[in-house]
Amino acid sequence: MRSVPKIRPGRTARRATRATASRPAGDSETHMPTVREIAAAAGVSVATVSRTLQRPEMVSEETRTRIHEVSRRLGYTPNAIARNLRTARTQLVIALVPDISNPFFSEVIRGIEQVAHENGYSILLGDTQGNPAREQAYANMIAARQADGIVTLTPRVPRIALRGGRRPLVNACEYVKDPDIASVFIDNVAAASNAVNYLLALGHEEIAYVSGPQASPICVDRERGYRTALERAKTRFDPALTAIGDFSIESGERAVERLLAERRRFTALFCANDEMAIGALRALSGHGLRVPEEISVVGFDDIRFARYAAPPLTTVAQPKGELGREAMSMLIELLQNPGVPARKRVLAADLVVRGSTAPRAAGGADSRGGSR
Amino acid sequence: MRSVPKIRPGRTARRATRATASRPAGDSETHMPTVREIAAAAGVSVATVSRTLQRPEMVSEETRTRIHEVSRRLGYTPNAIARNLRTARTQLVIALVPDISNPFFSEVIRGIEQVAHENGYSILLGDTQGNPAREQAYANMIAARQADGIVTLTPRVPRIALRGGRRPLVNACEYVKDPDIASVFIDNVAAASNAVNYLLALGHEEIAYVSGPQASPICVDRERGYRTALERAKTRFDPALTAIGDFSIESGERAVERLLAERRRFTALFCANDEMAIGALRALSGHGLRVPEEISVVGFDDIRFARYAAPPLTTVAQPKGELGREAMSMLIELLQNPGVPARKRVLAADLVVRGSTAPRAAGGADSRGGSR
DNA sequence: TGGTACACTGTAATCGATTACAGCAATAGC
DNA sequence: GCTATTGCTGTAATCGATTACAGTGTACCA
Repeated sequence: MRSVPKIRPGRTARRATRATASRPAGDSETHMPTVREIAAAAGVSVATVSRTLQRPEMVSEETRTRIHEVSRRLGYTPNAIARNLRTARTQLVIALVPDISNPFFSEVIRGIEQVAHENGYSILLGDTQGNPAREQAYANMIAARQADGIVTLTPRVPRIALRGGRRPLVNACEYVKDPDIASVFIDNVAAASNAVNYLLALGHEEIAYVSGPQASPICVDRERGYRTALERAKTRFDPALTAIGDFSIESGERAVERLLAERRRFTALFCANDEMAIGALRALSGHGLRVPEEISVVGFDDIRFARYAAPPLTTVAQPKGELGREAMSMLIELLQNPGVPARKRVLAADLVVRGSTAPRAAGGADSRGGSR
Repeated sequence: MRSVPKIRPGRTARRATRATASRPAGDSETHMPTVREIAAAAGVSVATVSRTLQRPEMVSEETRTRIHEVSRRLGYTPNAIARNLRTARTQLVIALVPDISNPFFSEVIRGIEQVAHENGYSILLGDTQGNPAREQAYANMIAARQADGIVTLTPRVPRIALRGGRRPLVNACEYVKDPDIASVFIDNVAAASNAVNYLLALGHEEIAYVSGPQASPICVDRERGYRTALERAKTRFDPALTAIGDFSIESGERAVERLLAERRRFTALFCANDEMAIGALRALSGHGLRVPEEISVVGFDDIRFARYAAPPLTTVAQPKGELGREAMSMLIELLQNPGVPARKRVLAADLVVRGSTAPRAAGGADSRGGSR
């Protein structure tokens, strides 16, 4: 409680301890000092050095400043690996993504990174390129204690080999049924249904759908939303109006090419993500079909480029940053308190109306009505 | 050399060693087995267990299979932290980027990840959000031995505190003058100059320039390339035709708005990256200026969305994946052989001509000639 | 004056692997 | 038959921190 520390004469004398203390001087260039050497140089024990860094309040101010000074002079940085070994935590978290160059994922990652950073964690990037073996390899790093936890943005959730209730895993974006797995996601059925309702409200009746890979649960959900909306509006669902892509721009382009080649009639197009929608825009304009005058297009995700498409894309805005932040928060909660049950958290996704949608034209244009 | 192992009777008997061997059974659910327990269960020493995993050829086939079997049964995964501490390597490499959601960076990262993975390294993502303090914080992880090396995609190269010649750092994309720092980059002067020459060859004379942040060396180089090309063509360089952005889509849009508001005359526009070019396209079309009929636009980088812009963007294609791969290869070389001198490697960047550029219109349209 | 609490500090065990060194049999070489 | 080599294995030191436990000296209280 006193603010003036007592003077303790015997302490300041530098006394060298034990054998490990000194090193040959010529070595100094390549050498990283350890806690032992700092302790020796400051005339204290390793415990005291460690404590000045971990719990300064336990060390007298005098000793503390001396140790700080010595550390600075010798350029001491505690070895994180040694600390990790002792404390059994790495402050590392794996972010598992199918493809980092997809802007949707990279924005979710940014959210993850943000919360991670605020809490002293770093992100280990696991770009799996859709390869299940690589997903598993990254997951195994948890068992090897190379990382503390994992956030997956992939549809498959890898087995993570950790005994006991511990399962430091959060799934983001993709809904995972297993109640033991924490996840954050949007209601894809409702969001898709919402988007299609909007098209129906604009008077569209033939609404085509460009789906993502069928293996992905979110695609199943979005398709269900699409069908639900049609059914509720008593509009016929025509399987021939669905084309399957793989979420890439090119696949969206090809999907529309296919629909047009088959001479399907539609005045609106709902795409399971923005990149395919952007590909679709290109294919449509390539065939002389004007958007939105002849065909309305709706995407999904609201990536940064969506508003700069021509025309600006109407799309379902996923809260990308929030998905990442929330997922990371949940993971931190799991890490700090392994007992807590896995939570499921649903975030809102709103339709953002831009220039790629318009009321159905009076004449009822369709894909056969192209100007060329 | 014999393929049939001798039978050594005394060996197969399981003999428990020391005290650490067994654990209470009730603990088994939460417990991760260690090398000690595997050794005890297999009736061998820890050295032998470690060797079966690290250098199988040193261990007899009989012992080996036994240990493998025990490991599998008990679900043994070696603790990577302990290994890292002992071997003083983490097999982790930091990738320092200003912004992961920028598609240019994420594609370079993908290249890095690829080579890293092939060589048994993982990537620690350092998204700095342009914050020098965070750059430094990530760099300090090298000193703390949390990572083995670092690839920077940022203009500033952080000090990394490691004694001795060791400097496990490679800079990618941004040219760094310091000859002690390895880097991979394109010749930005030549590439920019090339792009502007192309515009000149199309007959353009008033060529505006949207620059990135002046602090970035690559921007300085691209601007120099722009000026060099103009000078060589005996075309006047007009400082009023340069607008400064920050590489974001929005800043490109604003830059063009500014040029138009100032009623600058230009028939072509060179942008320091694709995102700003995409913003520029939007601003131009917003003012009723047609691209490429009235104004030609050239970007830089060739990100994935460039070819899907409206019109498809003519741009300087950087070899993004190759930049990343080469940078990572150089880093691995540095890590394996700390003695090698830092190399500078220049990759080629080619102009990709798409729909956003055309010969100067006969009438000599300029920004005042807009249709509204 | 003796006892208790408090504020610091030191000793040594520990985390879980890797690996230098040594030991021991069986074989090879002479 | 004696030494050298080879093949396999074990003992124990080591990497560099953290931290439980055990002092030690001073202050405070009765």
